[in-house]
Amino acid sequence: MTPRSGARERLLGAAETLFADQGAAATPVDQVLARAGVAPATLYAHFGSKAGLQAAVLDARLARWDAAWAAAVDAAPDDRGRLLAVFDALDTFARGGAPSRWCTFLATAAGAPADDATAAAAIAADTELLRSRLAELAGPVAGDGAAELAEHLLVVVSGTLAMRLRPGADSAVARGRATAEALLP
Amino acid sequence: MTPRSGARERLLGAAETLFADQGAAATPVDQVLARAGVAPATLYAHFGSKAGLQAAVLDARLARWDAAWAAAVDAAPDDRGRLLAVFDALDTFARGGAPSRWCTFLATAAGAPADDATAAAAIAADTELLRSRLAELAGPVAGDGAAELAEHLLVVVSGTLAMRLRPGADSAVARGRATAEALLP
DNA sequence: GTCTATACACAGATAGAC
DNA sequence: GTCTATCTGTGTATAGAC
Repeated sequence: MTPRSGARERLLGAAETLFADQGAAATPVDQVLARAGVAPATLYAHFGSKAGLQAAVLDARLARWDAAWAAAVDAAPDDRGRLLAVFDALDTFARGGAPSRWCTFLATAAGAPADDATAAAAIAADTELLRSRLAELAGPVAGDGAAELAEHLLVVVSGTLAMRLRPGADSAVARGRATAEALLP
Repeated sequence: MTPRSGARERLLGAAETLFADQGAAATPVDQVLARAGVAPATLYAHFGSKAGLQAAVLDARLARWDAAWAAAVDAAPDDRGRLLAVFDALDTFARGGAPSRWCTFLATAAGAPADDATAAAAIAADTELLRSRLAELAGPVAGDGAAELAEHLLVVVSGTLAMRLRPGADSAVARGRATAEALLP
């Protein structure tokens, strides 16, 4: 909340941008340090390791995604719009906050070994947020079928994110939304 | 085709398994060499670099995926089954051929910089295969709506693969198939 | 808390003999 | 074509002064 409070905030900001842009594994610590204007020892004093920094970045990012999605839901005019607002949020999140090529959490899971605890916790938290909020928003739209519809939409949202890795990434969200609409009752 | 023909084949086999399992970026060359029982210079004589080996692995893998999917289509009893056979193939491909955590081609795209030519070519080839064959198989099922249905299924297949990175990976294919079925006319 | 300078490990790739 | 041995760059992390 404090825009320029110190080395810690600058490190988090620099790391979020660079990790999202190039992937955490492909981003050397030196690059984060240079962008933040901070010395190596300062990073290790605050976060202990590169993995610790990465975990802190993921925490911050999930909170921002949560807020951006909630705002998109609030801005929607009706029940159907609220359920589809996740696509509005996908569209605006990259612009408004942190740039990302596809999805920070899936990318973390994809780039880490299957048994990495930090990555597993991050993807689990993201998945739980998606699943629970989609189920909640599906209620007014699908009634008894809400849970099933939410599961389908989780697949479609994940697919929309993955489509950003394929050619035609720019239209991924629009196509994902069209698929979601075809699933609504 | 020849099970044990030489260092080149052993290198390809070892690399395909290890890359699929841990990700290419996270797999040291030394590990491939150890598994293949080959000396470093031999790898570089055949493939020029780690990237060259990676490209050769991707080529081989796309050919095998193509064949596995075609076989699943042939085994299906009717038009609807042929269109959904992609999920059968996803299920069996990992068991029968090369293990993979989610999808070799998406993983390559996710792990490489956005402007990496090798990765872009690999994901483009995979996407083109998916898109064209889904459109072809959708014809008898959806008629005029075949192109649109194929686009939706491409999102769902990509989502199914991405779901393998989330908790509950074991049921990803079953859930993806259910979503696909909900989209069929 | 923050800096400069450096230790330590490992990865990718090559030289040259057989 | 394949081997043994090795070079070189780079990356993470730390020691010790301010």
